[in-house]
Amino acid sequence: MRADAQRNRDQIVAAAQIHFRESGFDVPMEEIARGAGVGVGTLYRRFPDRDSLIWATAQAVLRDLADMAETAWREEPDAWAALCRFLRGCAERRLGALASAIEPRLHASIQSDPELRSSRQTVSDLVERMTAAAKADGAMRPDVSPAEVGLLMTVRIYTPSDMSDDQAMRRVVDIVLDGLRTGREPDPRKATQARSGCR
Amino acid sequence: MRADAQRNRDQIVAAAQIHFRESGFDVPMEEIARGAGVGVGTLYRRFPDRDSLIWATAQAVLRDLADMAETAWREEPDAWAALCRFLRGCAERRLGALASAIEPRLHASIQSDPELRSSRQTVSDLVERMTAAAKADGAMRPDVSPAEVGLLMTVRIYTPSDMSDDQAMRRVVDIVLDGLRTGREPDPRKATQARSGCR
Amino acid sequence: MRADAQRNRDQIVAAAQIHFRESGFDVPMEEIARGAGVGVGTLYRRFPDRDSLIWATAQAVLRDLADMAETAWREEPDAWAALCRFLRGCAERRLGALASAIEPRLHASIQSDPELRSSRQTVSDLVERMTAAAKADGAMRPDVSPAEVGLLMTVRIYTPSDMSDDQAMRRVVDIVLDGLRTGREPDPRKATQARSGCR
Amino acid sequence: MRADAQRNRDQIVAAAQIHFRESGFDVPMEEIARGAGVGVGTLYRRFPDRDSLIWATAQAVLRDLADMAETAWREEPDAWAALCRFLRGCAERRLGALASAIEPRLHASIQSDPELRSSRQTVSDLVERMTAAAKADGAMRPDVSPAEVGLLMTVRIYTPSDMSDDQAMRRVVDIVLDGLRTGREPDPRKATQARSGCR
DNA sequence: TATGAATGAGTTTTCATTCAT
DNA sequence: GATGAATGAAAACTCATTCAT
Repeated sequence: MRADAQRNRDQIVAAAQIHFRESGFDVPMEEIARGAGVGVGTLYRRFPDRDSLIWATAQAVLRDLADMAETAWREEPDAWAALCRFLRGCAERRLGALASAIEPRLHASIQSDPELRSSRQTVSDLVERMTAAAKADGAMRPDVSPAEVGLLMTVRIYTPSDMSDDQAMRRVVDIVLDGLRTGREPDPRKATQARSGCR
Repeated sequence: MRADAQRNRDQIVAAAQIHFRESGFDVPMEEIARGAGVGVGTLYRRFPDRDSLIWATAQAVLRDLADMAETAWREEPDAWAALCRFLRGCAERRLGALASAIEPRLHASIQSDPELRSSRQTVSDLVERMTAAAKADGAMRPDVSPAEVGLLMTVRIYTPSDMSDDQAMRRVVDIVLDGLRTGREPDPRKATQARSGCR
Repeated sequence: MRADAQRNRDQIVAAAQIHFRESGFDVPMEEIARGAGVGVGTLYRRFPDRDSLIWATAQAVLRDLADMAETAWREEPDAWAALCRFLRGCAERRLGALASAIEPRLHASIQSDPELRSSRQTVSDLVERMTAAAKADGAMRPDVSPAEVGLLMTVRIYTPSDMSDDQAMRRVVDIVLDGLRTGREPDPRKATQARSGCR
Repeated sequence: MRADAQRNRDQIVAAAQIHFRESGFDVPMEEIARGAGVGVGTLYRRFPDRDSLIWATAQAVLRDLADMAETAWREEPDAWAALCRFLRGCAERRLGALASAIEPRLHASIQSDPELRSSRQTVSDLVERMTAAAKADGAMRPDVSPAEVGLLMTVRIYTPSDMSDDQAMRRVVDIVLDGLRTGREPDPRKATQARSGCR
């Protein structure tokens, strides 16, 4: 039954991630439970209160984020491309919404949790490395600090209903990335993918 | 006695704006009433339910936003400068937070309210005008649409506790504005105001 | 409406006293509210949680107990008679049940609350005075300390269903009082009232 | 494997006795199971519901009580001494707490269970015999009925935290026993054991 | 057979909204 | 008109009991 339990736990965290994103961190626990296909009791067995569930969600997201940063750094041909991929990944994950929601609730424990600490460290190390390398390559403006890149990781926008949230985020991140680059193509072609082609 | 009533109303809207910003749109009505120095009963006399209070808040903010846009357009020496001032004003007002919170609740009525409609129209007209003029002036990249500027109006970030929220927002908007500009200074000097100096 | 509210508050405390006595300190809050003829919300407005209601009950009981002790001391012809009346009053109020229930929950705050402190002081002063005087009169055994009388204040028993709880308590207290007296009637007549005639 | 099962059962009843005494009869089943070193499932295999566990606890206590009464009657030199020992034994076992808790829950079945019936019978027979003999010996007041002794079996008190529960109970029982005796030493010496020395 | 995971009914608690004063 | 008390529906949370492993 260990296998079952683990599967349930995973489903709960997955459902929580979805519901938190869709309906905010105040969604009824029962809805999350329903989304995970379990009873409330099961949810509460694993996560004694709402905060601990938010916590688990945050861990999952941060872990995933750290992975993503490492992959980007490893796979992309240069630092600037890695940074682009990383910031787009942050946007896709709606990092800003998560961070804003978590901070006021879990302030105290955020610093102390070793798991979280480690993921954060990984991420901030890589941001620093990517930033430095991209500047050294001459691809990125030298007057933007890693702390500022940290801010950009959490950019959010309001998406009007006649647009897809993902698409809107992508456009905004592209503009932001353009704000970070040094050169500017002599003839910037129209369109998202053109503008954000990282090299 | 009419004066009293009006003063109450204004205090309530002011308190609501503060509380909505600080604690989200789910803050207990009683807290808002306390913040306004009135009883809940009085609050409900003016605003029959939470939505109508959010509504009033939105109107106030939008009206203020439209004023701000007009002033920028009127007072700034060129379109690009006006656009900069306008987007910075949006950021200062945390427009993104307001919009995100209002939309899901008031979706239906948002289109129909004439007051809101008018402010929205003013704003979007001015955005279009500023964008077109800035492009014509050669100050702004031609491949960014007014709709994209609309997205940028609602940019939000998560501010870590070791930084002022206002300062962080300013930095991010500066980077965004840099993403919108055509030329890039050959030697961008360090510092926020230098980078984003609108001219 | 202050009058209404006060009446409601009193009714709630009264209902709580009854329900706590009848069904223990775990009775559903809703039942207490129903007993008081109010909604749960009203109950929670006055008493934010169960403990604060228990607390209020304890205050009421202790205040009443202090009054009772003072009345006994003032009205009875001698100290022994006052002590008898006092201990019977404690038994009638089921002081033991109350004390046992309150202690584990409210341990911390019990010492600090000034209201409670004052009633306790009144009671323990009077117990000491009654004990000393009754011994001086030769009515009470000299080898029983005030602290031991304090224990006797909280005597409880289990009453089988074929007997009235009050009657059973009275019999037991009579026996206890006999254990405290010095002399013994040469010819103790049968029956409760005979045995416990205080002089 | 039968031995295992029996050991489990015994551990559960033992743990139940402890937890019921410490935390009342509402203590979570899981806690009892943990105290017994088994899973809840095992507990429920032996005792289909909470009542049946209370039941088993009651049986164990009553059996033990009957043994104790018989031993006292057999070993003590006279009836009064036996009664003293018996009532002290009841106090030590906190019979009052057990009885109060069991009665409201198991009312219906209490009369019918043959095992319980038999222990009860043994006890009440012995109480009657001890009472009659002690009166005949002139050691006990003739105006106290066996039913009243039955009440005294369940005496409980609230023990303030600066005193041992056992010690407090002993003092109270001593006073009660003094209330039952005929003669009174002309010069009652101080101290618990002196006062209650049964002979 | 032992285990502990899952379930869901029952309680507690909160708060938007109504209403008596 | 203002006030804050009352209400009750909704959400959080607990735990007895069942059941899959």
